[in-house]
Amino acid sequence: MKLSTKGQYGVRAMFDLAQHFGQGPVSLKLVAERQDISEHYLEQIIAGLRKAGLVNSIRGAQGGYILSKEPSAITVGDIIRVLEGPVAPVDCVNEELTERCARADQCITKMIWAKVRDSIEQVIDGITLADMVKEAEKMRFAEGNYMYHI
Amino acid sequence: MKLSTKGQYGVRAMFDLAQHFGQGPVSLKLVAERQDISEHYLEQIIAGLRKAGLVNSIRGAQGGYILSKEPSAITVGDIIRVLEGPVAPVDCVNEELTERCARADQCITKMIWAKVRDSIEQVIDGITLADMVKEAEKMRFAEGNYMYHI
DNA sequence: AGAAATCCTATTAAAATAGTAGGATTTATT
DNA sequence: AATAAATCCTACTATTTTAATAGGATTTCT
Repeated sequence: MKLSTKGQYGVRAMFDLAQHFGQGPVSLKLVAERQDISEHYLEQIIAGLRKAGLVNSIRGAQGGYILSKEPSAITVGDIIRVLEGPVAPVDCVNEELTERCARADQCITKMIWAKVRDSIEQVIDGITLADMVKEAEKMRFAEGNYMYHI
Repeated sequence: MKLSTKGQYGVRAMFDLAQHFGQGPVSLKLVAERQDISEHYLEQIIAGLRKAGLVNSIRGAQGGYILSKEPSAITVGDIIRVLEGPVAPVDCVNEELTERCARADQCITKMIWAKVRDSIEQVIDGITLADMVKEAEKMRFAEGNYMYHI
């Protein structure tokens, strides 16, 4: 029940792009530095996100990546599905596969995996990049870095 | 975000033992046949469950395995934690590790993984083997029609 | 022209997965 | 006592996945 680094890094990279949304393209070099991820590896990860239409790229010097939609329109679930495939703890509750399970008693366990899947989806589809940015702001505020003492 | 076959098979095997709870030891051969799992592989899986104290074994002819507790006292979460390790989509929310993440902005993503973890735990810790047996009974009564996928 | 960037394909080392293989030991039954 | 049925145990292995690395080709700003 682990998320691979691909999914983790992907969410962090997209979060980084969200934090700089509206400031023009962000180079992978910067993202990789800030998020402490191998730039070359991140390239592969973002390639998937680009092909899925979640980010746009601008080539050449001063180029980089920009979210294709507003941060409020991209959920963590969107990112994870691109990088990790459909959310499904086991294949028999994978909605993209249509194979049928032959075994009746298996349906009992299947019900469980469906519930697990649904609960995961409810969490990751309910959190947008905008939520994350907002949360990060809140944390910075709570830390006192941006606060005047009374 | 996949459960390995170990976890899947383990839950199915324990469900099988629960269905025959009170009827003496059940041999792995039977479980493996009924659940369509390699007997040899199942051996390894149940060894873990035995060492964790979830099942008791009786050696020799007519031996087999018995749940160490009532089906109502064993949850799906108990089984999965033994076979798959602690529920944690990423290590930074693994409660058995005590390493700290150095990066502040990572805490935002960490919060997400913690929510995912909690929602998974809520599901799997809330379902006992007794619940599964009961559900299976219900389905058998609602019989006649093929069991369809949820 | 040169630098900064994305884009692309291939390779690889390590780990995890999903079993197999082959026997040693224990115990009920005959 | 012999046999068969079962658990127990260690090791091996093939395949796949993971997490990168390598090495360029291409595009575009300055």
